[in-house]
Amino acid sequence: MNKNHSKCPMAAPLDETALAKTLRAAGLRPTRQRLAIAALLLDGRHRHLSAESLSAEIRASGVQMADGTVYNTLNQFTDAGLLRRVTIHNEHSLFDTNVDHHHHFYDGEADQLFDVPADQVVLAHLPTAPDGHEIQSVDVVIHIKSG
Amino acid sequence: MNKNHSKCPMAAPLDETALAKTLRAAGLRPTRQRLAIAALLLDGRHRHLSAESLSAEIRASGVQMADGTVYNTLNQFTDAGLLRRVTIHNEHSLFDTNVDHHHHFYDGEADQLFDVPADQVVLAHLPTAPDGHEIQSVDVVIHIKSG
DNA sequence: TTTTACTTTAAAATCATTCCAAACTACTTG
DNA sequence: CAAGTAGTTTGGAATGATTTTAAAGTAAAA
Repeated sequence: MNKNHSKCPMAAPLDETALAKTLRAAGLRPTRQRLAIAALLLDGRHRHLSAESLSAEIRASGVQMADGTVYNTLNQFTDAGLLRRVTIHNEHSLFDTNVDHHHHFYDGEADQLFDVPADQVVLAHLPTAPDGHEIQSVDVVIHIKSG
Repeated sequence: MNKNHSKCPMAAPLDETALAKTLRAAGLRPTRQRLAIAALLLDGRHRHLSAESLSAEIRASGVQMADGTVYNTLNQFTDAGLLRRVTIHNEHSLFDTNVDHHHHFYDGEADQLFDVPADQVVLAHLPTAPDGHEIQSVDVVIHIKSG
């Protein structure tokens, strides 16, 4: 598909039909609003963002959109597996555009989240799930501080 | 002042001076409210609770306390290391009376949290912290589902 | 005791998020 | 292409956990 080999923060050459296809595959109609958000988030770059920051970014790009739509869309994208929800705060949600298996550093002082490639965390042993249950996923958050 | 004829069935024979000492050691005045909460939470048992459930428990025990005090106290106890905050939801906070190093199972279907002894999770390898930072703690949440 | 600093209280304020009914729009069918 | 209909967006109101406020209360110091 459309691979971005560069790490430069540049507008990715996303063509709308590709995004529309992605949305359709996720069972979502490619509406103007969803396409706008998809164009910002689904360009292959890895980012962490809040509903609020996305909202600001959308507004900054000259598009107007109801806050409720931003929240709905983020939730729909997450349910569809296009985004991943990361729970660090209880104040607000963070979304990760990297849906591959990986973990996180969290710097509480700066309130910043960084990805940790999955292969840099080796879980040598996990407990068996309680009776009648199975393990669904394992989240590792490494809290860091300056020092 | 000193009435030790407890009406409620308690598991541990907590004497008030011991609790007061604990609070003082944490830099907190042993007020009536803090002692009441300490008596409920700092008895050595391991529990997970929300501000709301604690509030209900306090009320059920016949003590009246402002919600704000419950929140303040939970935060103060957490800052003092008497409790540990566990972030699973972004909706509300959970507090863990077990402050020893350990991890968690989280059953999203039942919205239940279980402790996992630290030695049942072996982290064979961790990444080095980003430049100028050091690792503070590592939280592992194992999401489980029935199946 | 008197003073001072810290606490509690109840209510109001916050703030992220969800809900709602009405207006709108993408897709389908005729 | 024309309606129909099902899914979407909107803006504002509603929610709900948590924080803040100013006033009243209480513990420790002097």
